[in-house]
Amino acid sequence: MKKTKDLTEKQFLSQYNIHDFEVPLTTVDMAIFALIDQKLHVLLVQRNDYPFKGEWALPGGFIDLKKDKTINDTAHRKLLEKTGIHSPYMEQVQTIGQAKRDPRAWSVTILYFALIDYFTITSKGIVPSTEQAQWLSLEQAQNLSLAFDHQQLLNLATNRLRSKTRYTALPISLMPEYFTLTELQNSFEIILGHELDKKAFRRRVLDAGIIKPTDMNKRSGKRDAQLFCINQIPLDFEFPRAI
Amino acid sequence: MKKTKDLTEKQFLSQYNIHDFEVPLTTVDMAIFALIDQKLHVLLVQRNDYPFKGEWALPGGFIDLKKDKTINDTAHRKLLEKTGIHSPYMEQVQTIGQAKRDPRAWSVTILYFALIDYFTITSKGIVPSTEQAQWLSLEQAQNLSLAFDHQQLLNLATNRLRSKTRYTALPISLMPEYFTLTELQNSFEIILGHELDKKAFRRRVLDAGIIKPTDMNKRSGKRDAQLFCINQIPLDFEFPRAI
DNA sequence: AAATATAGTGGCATTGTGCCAATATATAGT
DNA sequence: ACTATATATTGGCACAATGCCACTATATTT
Repeated sequence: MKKTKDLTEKQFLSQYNIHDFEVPLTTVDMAIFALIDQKLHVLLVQRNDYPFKGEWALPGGFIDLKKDKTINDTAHRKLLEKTGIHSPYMEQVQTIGQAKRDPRAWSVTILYFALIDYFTITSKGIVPSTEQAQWLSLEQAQNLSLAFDHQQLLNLATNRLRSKTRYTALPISLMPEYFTLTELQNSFEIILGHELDKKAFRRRVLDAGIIKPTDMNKRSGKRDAQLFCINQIPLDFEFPRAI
Repeated sequence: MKKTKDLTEKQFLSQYNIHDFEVPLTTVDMAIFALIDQKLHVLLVQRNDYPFKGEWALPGGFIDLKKDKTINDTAHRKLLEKTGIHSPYMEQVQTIGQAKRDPRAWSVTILYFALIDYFTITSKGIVPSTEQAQWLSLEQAQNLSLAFDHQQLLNLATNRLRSKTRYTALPISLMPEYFTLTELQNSFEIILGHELDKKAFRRRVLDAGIIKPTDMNKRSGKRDAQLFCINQIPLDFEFPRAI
């Protein structure tokens, strides 16, 4: 390659070959969360190929330079492949790049997490994939030995979810279309790992206007409970104080 | 490349060539902030090479697969090259990956921001670099046309800084070793873009225990002011409420 | 009709911040 | 030395959001 100072930009670009330099592998990995049986679950796959063939891992893979215009596209594509869901709540967590995290090469992965309502995908039926995908409770997943550094990635995603649950309305994305306040509070409690005061919780979410009441009730054995649904709120909504 | 199912992991790895797949370019870019003359400044460089030769850009560049063990190493290396500082406050902001952000190829950049005290580097003297580096006020920088999508990156970094200044003690990293409470409040005000109440600010930072008093005073023309210094605080410290 | 379980509310305490004014201490001018 | 002035520092109450806990309401079960 000639010295760039002797070239025009056009000449430079025509001669540029990215293989002239060593570049890292770049992937996208996802922690997809859902609530199943009153527990936080995460979707894992069993790897079809080396490295870590047969081991459990977060779903993910390479950016498809043809199909994907952005890395968000990559993340959405992966999510669609595994769950059949187009537009869940999704957020970039962090990017990990290390020389030795992948035995093949210097490797960078962009970690996302997504929150979905489990029943919207069971009603659609999970789209089958080449890899065996399975929902595992967070507890189970954390006691497994995951591929690559995915144990660490899962922890990063879980911590982000727990942390933001303290001052945002994130868990709403794990709820079905209609839900009761007790059910919503339950979701917060499951994620946070401790109980919340009923009165304070209701005041908080109702005063914030993040959900709106419907005229429907849910009969659940004992006294009926009013059903609520999500209100249109800004994506960056935050409560004035953390729980 | 053979089907992996016929190979052992060792055979697979020995045959694996990352050039068999198209991979994106991967870079690290940095927004390095400092306070100069009561204004927030950012360090920009003039690019030596195509693309965008001669234009202003955030400092950054490719991961050096030989030197860098992690992308944080890459970020630290870039910062050291430009400022001579080893361990400032530094934080990953976001990763942007788009097909067209770089005319050469599909490109991913991991954006960091760093906060430094301007006088610690002027006292050391900025290490000269191959590229022309210069401190510009944020206002100046935002009125320039920056290379690539660096205008957007700068905005992302600035927004993160402003946002976290509302509920963390980030601006402390912009202060010299010893400082007065008024000086610290000033830094917060400059970043936030509006004035704060003196009493409330002092109560907030003192009750939080993020700084500690010294027995030294600063004489500044009128009444002396007590000097404070940074206290050891957890990296993830947050105030219970935002300003 | 009473027991029970779950839904939903009343009301005060506590905490952290907003607001504004008062007090304290250095310098500068006379 | 005395006063004006600017900046540092503190006092004190209002306000907003949450913690706490007991109380009321309504459905099912017995």
